[in-house]
Parts: sequence; C-alpha cells; structure tokens
Amino acid sequence: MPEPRFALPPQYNPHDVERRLYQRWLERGVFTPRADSPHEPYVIVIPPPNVTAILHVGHGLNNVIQDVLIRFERMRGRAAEWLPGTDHAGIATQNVVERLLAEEGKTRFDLGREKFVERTWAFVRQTGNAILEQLKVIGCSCDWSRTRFTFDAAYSRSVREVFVRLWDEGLIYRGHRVIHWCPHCGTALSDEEAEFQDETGNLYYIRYPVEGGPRPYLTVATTRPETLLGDTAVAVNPKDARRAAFIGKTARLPITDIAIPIIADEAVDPAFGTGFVKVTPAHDANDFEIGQRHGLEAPLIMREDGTMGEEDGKTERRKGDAKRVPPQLVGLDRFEAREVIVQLLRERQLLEKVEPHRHAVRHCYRCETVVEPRLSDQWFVKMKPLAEPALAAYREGQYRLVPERWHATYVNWMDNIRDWNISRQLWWGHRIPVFTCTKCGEQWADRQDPNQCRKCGGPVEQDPDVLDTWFSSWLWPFATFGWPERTPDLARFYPGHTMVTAPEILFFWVARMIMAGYHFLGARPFSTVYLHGTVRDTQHRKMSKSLGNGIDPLDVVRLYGADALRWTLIAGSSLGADVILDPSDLETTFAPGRNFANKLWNIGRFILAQLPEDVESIDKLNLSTLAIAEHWILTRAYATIVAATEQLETFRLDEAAKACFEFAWKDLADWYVEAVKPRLAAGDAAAAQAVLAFCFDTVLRLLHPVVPFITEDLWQRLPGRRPEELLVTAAWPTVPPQLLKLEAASEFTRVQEAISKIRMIRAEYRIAPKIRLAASIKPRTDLIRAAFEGERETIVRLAQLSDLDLDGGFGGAGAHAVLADGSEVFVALADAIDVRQECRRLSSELTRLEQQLSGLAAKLTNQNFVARAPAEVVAQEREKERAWRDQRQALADKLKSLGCS
RNA sequence: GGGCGAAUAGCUCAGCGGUUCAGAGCGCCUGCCUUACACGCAGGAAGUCGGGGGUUCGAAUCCCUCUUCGCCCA
Repeated sequence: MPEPRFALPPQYNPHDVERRLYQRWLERGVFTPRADSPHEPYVIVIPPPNVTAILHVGHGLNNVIQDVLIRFERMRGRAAEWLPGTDHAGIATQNVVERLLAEEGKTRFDLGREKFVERTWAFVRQTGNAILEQLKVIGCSCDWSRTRFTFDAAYSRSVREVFVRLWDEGLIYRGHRVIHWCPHCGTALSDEEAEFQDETGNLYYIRYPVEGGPRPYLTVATTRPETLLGDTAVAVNPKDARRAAFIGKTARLPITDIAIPIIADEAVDPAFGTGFVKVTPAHDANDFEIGQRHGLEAPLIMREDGTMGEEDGKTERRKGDAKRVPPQLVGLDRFEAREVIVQLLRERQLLEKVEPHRHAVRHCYRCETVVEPRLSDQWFVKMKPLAEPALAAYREGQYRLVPERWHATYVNWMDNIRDWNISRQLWWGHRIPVFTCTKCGEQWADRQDPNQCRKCGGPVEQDPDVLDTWFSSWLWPFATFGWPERTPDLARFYPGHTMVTAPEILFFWVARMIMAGYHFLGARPFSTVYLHGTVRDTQHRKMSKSLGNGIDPLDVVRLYGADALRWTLIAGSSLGADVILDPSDLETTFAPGRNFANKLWNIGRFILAQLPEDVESIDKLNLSTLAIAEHWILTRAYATIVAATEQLETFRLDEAAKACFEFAWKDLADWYVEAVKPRLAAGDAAAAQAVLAFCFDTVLRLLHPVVPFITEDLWQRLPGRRPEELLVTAAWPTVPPQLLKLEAASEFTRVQEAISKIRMIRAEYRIAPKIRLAASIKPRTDLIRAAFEGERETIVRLAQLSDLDLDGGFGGAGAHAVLADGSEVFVALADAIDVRQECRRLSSELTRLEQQLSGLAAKLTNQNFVARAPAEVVAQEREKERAWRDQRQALADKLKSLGCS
C-alpha cells in the first residue's frame, strides 16, 4: 500500500519508484499483447542495436520516441507490440573479440575459425543483453517475451531461406570488380558501409616518360601516388585535342620503368588535373571500367592488410604481377609507401609539384580506416528487381516517410540503386550457403549443408565468407515473427506500423527492409518511417566516443531520473530536428525534465491531500452548480486532450508534451489549484474535489507516454484505485463534450486578466507582497460583473486584496488599468501613489493602443483589404477595433479624471 | 559537382500568410521561504524574426537571390 498521502516528501525521488514500477509492469506482463486480444495490433520493431553496444543518448532518443508511441497506442486500446532485440554486428563484434584476444597476445588465426566463433558466442552470451537491460532502466515497454537476435537459430534459418530464394531467382551473382576493402577489418564493405569524409590531401603531379611522343614526358595528377605501381595505362579524353598526339604512344612507369600504353577514354575529365589520368584497374573502380574497355591487365599491388606487395598464394596471379612492386617497397604500409614513392620520384626529378587538395575519402564505418578500392570476387545481389516494386508502392502511398522532406533523397537512391555486395571476409556471421563441388564444379545454394555434390556425388566446399550483417537485419520486420514459417505471430503482427530510426540508416537498412517486405511477403513492413534527428553537442558535433562529447543516459537517470531524461529528449526535439544537448552541463541540460517532474509531484502532493476517499465522479456533478473556474479548467482539459492526441498521431511528440505541460503547470497548478484553495478551505468542496481529481487523472494519463514512472506512481495514489489497476494499461482520456460550457469558461479569462493587472500594479508600485490592498472593478456589462462576482474569492486571494468592490467605486488616490473588454480596474494606493507616474504609465498605455488602432484603422479603410480579405478576417478586425476603442475611451477618461495633461 | 535542411531573445528551439503571435524552456534582473513545490511563486528586461529584392490588401511565415552553417549523394 502507498504511504499516507500527506507523508509524501516535498521533492520527487525517482529512485524510489522507477525500479519498483518497472518490475511491477513486467510482473503483470502488460508489455506483451494478450494472445486473445480482440484489438487491432499496433506494431513497432526496434532498430536492433549492436549486440556489443552500450546505450548512448542517441539510442535513448530513438527508443524513447518508440516508447512514447507504443504507450500511447497501448492506452488507446491497440494490441501494442514493440519487439526488441539485437543485431550480431559482424564487423563490430569480431573487432571487439579480436581486441580481447590481442590482450592475451593472440589473433583469431591462433584459435582457428571454429574456436573463434565459439569464443565470440561466449562473449555475446555474457554481455549481449547489456543494452536491452539499459533500455529497461529508461522505461522502454518492449515485449521482452519476443526478444530476438539476428544470429539465433530460427532467425538464421530465415536468412538462409532468403539467400537461397534469391539465388534460385538468379538475383545473386559473383562479381569480379573493384570493391571497398577495409584493410583493418580485412573485409569487403558495401557502398553504404564505406562513408565519405572530406579530407585535405595532396594532389601529386607526376611525370611519366613518353617514348616517341610529342614531348619527352607527360604529367598525371593523383592523390594516391603509391598506386602507380599498378598502373597499366595512361588515359586521355578522345576529344582532348591538345593531348591527342600522345594517344597510341607508350609511357614508362616511373620507378619500375614498365611500359604502358597511352589510351583514349571518354571517362577522362580533361579539366581535372593535367588531363592525363593514370589507370590502375585493380585499385580504382573507374579505372577498372576503363581497363575493361581496353582489355588492360589489372595487377594487384597491395595485400589485403594494406601493405605493398603481392598476396602470397591468395590472389590469382596474372602475368605481369610479380615484378610490379620493387623489393624496397614490399611490406610497407600503403601510406608509408606513399612517402617513399614520393621521395623516389623527387630523386628522379619526376615529381613536378604537390598541391594541397580537398577531396572526399571513403572510410570504414566501423573502424574509420581509409578504405582501399580493391579488385576482388564477391557475392552481389541484383537490386533493381527488388527496388522497383518497393518504389512503385511508395509512389502509390502504401507507406510514407516522416518528415516528408526525405522523399526526394529516398526516391533518388531507389531510382539509382546499385547492386549490393553482401559477402564479408569475416568469421562472425551467417556463413554464405553456397557450395561448390571440387570434382565437377557444380555450384549451388542450399538450405541444408550437403554432404556431397548434388550432381556427381563428389566432395563439396562451402564458401568461406559470411553475409553482410544488413543482409540479416533487412528481414527484421518478419524474420522476428517466425518467417518463413506461417506463424500466428507473423499473421498478426505483419505488416507492422511505425519504424522509428535515424536518417543515417535510411539506405543501409530502412530501404532494404521495405524491399525485402515486398519481395518476400508481398506487403510493406510498416506504413510510416519516422526519421528523427541526431543528438549533438553545443557545437553541433555528433556525440561520439572518440570526441568524448557523449552523454551517458544512465548518468542522467542516476542524477535526475529516467523521466527527466525522457522529458528533456522528447520536449526538446521537434519533428525530425536534431537535438542539441550540453555534455558539460547535465544539470542545466536536464533541468526542464527534472523541474517538471518535481512540479507534477507537488501538484499531486497538494491535490491528493485534498481528496477524500470517496471523491465524486465528474459525470455525477450538477453542472449548474459549478463556478466558472471549473468550467474553464474542464474546457482546458478537453482542449489539451484533443491537441495532445492529434499531435501524437502526427509524430509531433514535443508539441504534445508541451501542451500537457501548459495544462499541468500553467492552467491546473498556477490558476485552477490557486482558485479553488478558498473553496477547499470553506468546506463546500465536493465539486472542486471532483474536478481536481478528474483533471489530475487526465493529465497523468496524457503525460504517461512521455514520463511513465512518475505518472504511474501518482496515478496509483488517486483515491478509489484498486491495487491491480495500472496507468500503463489505463484508457487514453476523453472528456464528454456535454461537460463543456464554453461561454462560462471564457469568462474565467477575464478574471485572470483582472488579477494580472492588479499584480502588475503592485509590482510597479513596489507593494510588499504581504500588504493587502483594496481594489474595485467597474465591469462593462452585468454579465461581466457576474463573472467577477462568481470568482470574487479568487481575485481577492490571488491579487492579495483586503477588499474588492464590483460597482466601480473609485475613491481616493490609486492606480488604474483597463481590461481588454473595456472594464476598469482601480487599486487604492493612498500613500504609494504618484500621480505623475500614474499619468506616465497610463498615457504610454494609451499611446500603444492608439498606435495599434491607427494601424487597424488604416487597414479597415483600405478598400483592397475590405474587398479582398476573407469576410471573417474583416469582421474579426472590426470587432477588434470596437474593443480597442472601448479601451481607449476608458483610458482617456481615466487620464482626464487624474488631471494628467 | 548535385540535392536537402537550417539561420527568430544570451543559449536551445516553437511559430510557417492576418498586430494583443513576435513566443516557450533555460539563463538574466527585481521582489517574495504566500500552510504543494525555492527543482518554487509574482513581476520584469531582452529579438529591425541572417542580408537584399519580389509576390500580396497583408510576410518571421510564400518566391528569387546572396551570405554563413549542417547533412545526404557523387
């Protein structure tokens, strides 16, 4: 049982409640949709974090957004399924385990493939759940009963099924071409995994002697001089008249003195560098194409580890390879070799000049190593047949991107899609199920490991490589539910609904999931892709371990609680925009969340202390007995529900959060609670209690998706709660429209205005807060008078009055103000008043009003405006003018009566 | 080189055709420990809405252009 309500401490302590409540949610199984639920499902599959990952604030943002959506839909009655899990992250995980081995002085080759994979599994079993446990700490309501891992046996079957199907459809092929090679990770990468980074390098101008040419040498410009060892031609553009005379001649490679032809090829940009391009078919994708067209050899001059030389016994050796790398360069790292070669060129007077050069260099997305273009044989997926149906479905509106501005980027990529290199030279990953007969050469993909050749019965060998990790994650929306088996889960949860992720992996992952969904299931994997922003520091740099500018979400939880973290992330990020946080000042950064949680706590502390056990239900109230403050707050509650619901539906989570914030803090705490205090004290409080209970209950429901812990804790303390009731599964709030009395509600804003005006006068004349003043109001109409009369106590209390007269009795010296409707306010200030100051204050008011009025008059006498603006707007402006004239009149009268000149 | 986005108070951001819409949070200033909250209450200062042009009866809000910054693609 909760402790007595009056015993709540004055400050919210998140640590007392978070772990306990999360445990309770888990025990009650509320995150798992009931198997017999008659409700329509709402499905989000998590972007699976790397199994080696630990939570950073980017994960925090991503997952909190998903949690807000899933909690919202759960409360709306949907069978909410948020499927969690992790990704086996081939390169990243293999790197981590190799580092661990290195600490023992070993390499993976010391262990051998089988032992290494075993070791990696052990590591994953030991630490792989870390990030999922961290998600629990920040409140994520995932369906843990369906947690998946991309390397699980069942999931692996899906991956293999997909591979075999694509193979059988002829969509997988062996490509001999220049791919992105990471010398550090020792594997090929896809285009997406080799990321561009702008760098300042050098453009080296190198002279190649020419035999029998128009000049004794030509000059090429290159950023990678070390590759000249692999040059098999120099090319010029065929339309390049100035260099035409070189075509057909023979150049000599500097240093090695190998003869290479000078050829003509369209691909050469005559404007770049010198117009002569060195052609290195094995180490440059464009040069490879040129080489293909001209039948050039493609010698590799670098080993897989990025050192110069031939690969011992590994690379198929073609004629000419052997003598390409001079002995003094063999074994040097490519960047060392660059320096040495530059030196050698200098010595031979073959280096014309070196210019600084800004260019985009591809780096490995896992280890940042500069990627080496390298000719090799890899498995590719033909993507065009997969992309076309997915793109057509997109154009039909079957799924959409939010924010919409990603549209062009997505379409452009899909339109120009390139084939996908899916083989990785790693050990940790799904082994490629391609088998080759060593006897007859038969090659096929198989769902089961074969013992012998299916054709001749000979011995078979399996491809040594593994699949790109993304080749398993692109199946995530359906492999997680058991595909290719036709499981009940698959039937129920596919297609899903919302994919929440960062734009960085739109192509890596999202686009491929969509293609896989259409190709293998004939249906979209989700209807909306919500691409949120990136978390950055105050210098707008992406948070990263290497920069040391990260924020550990768990630090924030420890300091201020999970709700403070969540609130700050959600309220601070508008649709698709980046989130800027200051890692050097967590206190200030997360103050909004912490402060708001504390405010909620104290609103609860006050309201709960006021409520009897048998608080009346809102729908049993006799509406005619309510004061206008009650009508007003109910109207505000209704507006907040409508706004928050609509904004959550359109992914404007920050707007939804802020609407609730306004209602809780400004409307409920600052105004309504303060207004009802006298009534509560007077004893005649049943209506006020009912309204307080209703409003508080409502705002807790509305805020629960964003700040689940504190709202659940407070909600359970509300009177009449049964022990088994949980906010997490409570219904999303509604207000019956019959409760609303709009006219009465708007009357309350007059009361607020009167109070504000009196407070401003108090501040202006520096009246000590304790001093009570007499005031009077002269309402413009009897109706308005009734409104003030109805909230007389509220005005007296909130404006610190000793007496309030509503008949406009203005006696003696005092300060004046005019309300928007022309009603007048007078505050008696016999001693403090300074007539000159009062005149100054009121006449500046009058001036402001007159400026506004003349602007408005100009508008209303403008025939163009009256004729062309919508009638509504014109009417509105006329009404405004009428009210302002009333105000002006009142102010002018006031000034006159004070004798101001 | 192509595309997208951003430039609004000291900071982080809302607003995206109609003068009580120039706003919020944080920070700042002035009072207050008013029996829920000083992680608070009341009041306040603060921006020619990046520069220039245009469209419109009307522009922070639409269009063009320039400048600066960021991202994506090549």
